[in-house]
Amino acid sequence: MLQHQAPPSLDPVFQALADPSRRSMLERLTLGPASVSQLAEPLPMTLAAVGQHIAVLEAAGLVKSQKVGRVRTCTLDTTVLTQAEKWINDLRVAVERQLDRLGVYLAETKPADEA
Amino acid sequence: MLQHQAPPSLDPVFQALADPSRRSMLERLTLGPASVSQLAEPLPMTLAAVGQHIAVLEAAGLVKSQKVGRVRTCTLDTTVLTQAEKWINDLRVAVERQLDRLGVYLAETKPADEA
DNA sequence: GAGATACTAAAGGAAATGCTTCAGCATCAA
DNA sequence: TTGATGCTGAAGCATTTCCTTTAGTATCTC
Repeated sequence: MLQHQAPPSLDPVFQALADPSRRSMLERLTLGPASVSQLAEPLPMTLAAVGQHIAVLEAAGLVKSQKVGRVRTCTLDTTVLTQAEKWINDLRVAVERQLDRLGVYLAETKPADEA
Repeated sequence: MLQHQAPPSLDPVFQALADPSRRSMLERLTLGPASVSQLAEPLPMTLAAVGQHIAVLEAAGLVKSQKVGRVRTCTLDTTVLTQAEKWINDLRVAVERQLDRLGVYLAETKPADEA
């Protein structure tokens, strides 16, 4: 059966992005794939905690990983990242349109007013 | 790159965006300013709960509000929204650059289609 | 095989989150 | 003034989050 994607929730994505440790892990992954230990190295917490953060990131769809031997290698997946970006962008654009309409309305209602 | 201002944390912004009720409130606010009651109207929760959500949105800087008489009117503020969007975009662009470099590396290392 | 390495699972605890109810306080309308 | 409206503060409660420690398992190195 074809895997048809149901619209993935933005909840776990924004939730995952809300943590500074997880964001720094994502930033690290922009340099290239990394193991759990490598992701843990700069962080002031145990390896177990980092493993749990990775689970959160994977559940959100932000990170993929595969284990080869005893090393789990993580990579970024930008799919849901793009969806989150689009949600924010849509919202921002909608606000700006609303403000434009307000501006037009004010200009038409109260024309040629000197400040 | 100028950094004209103390960096406001993205933590509370993404945290605020992680809740579907709060995201729906933000979407409502793209239509124009709204009172607490108006924001609460479509939501299956008490007015008090909505008030708490608004406090979260305001603490994150996503919403501004002012009280006139007994009515608090909320509006969207896109400043931090833009910053969150930029963080995501920067990350995504960095990943794509990384993947490009990887592609170049593979092309140079293992030239073309011969084994 | 012995020991080091790289995780991973489980349990637990402090704090945060997302609600509720109840009570109260201004404000507006009649 | 009486009463309805719009919100707000406080307390409480169930759940989730973020971390710890402990105790593993699987893998690599020697």
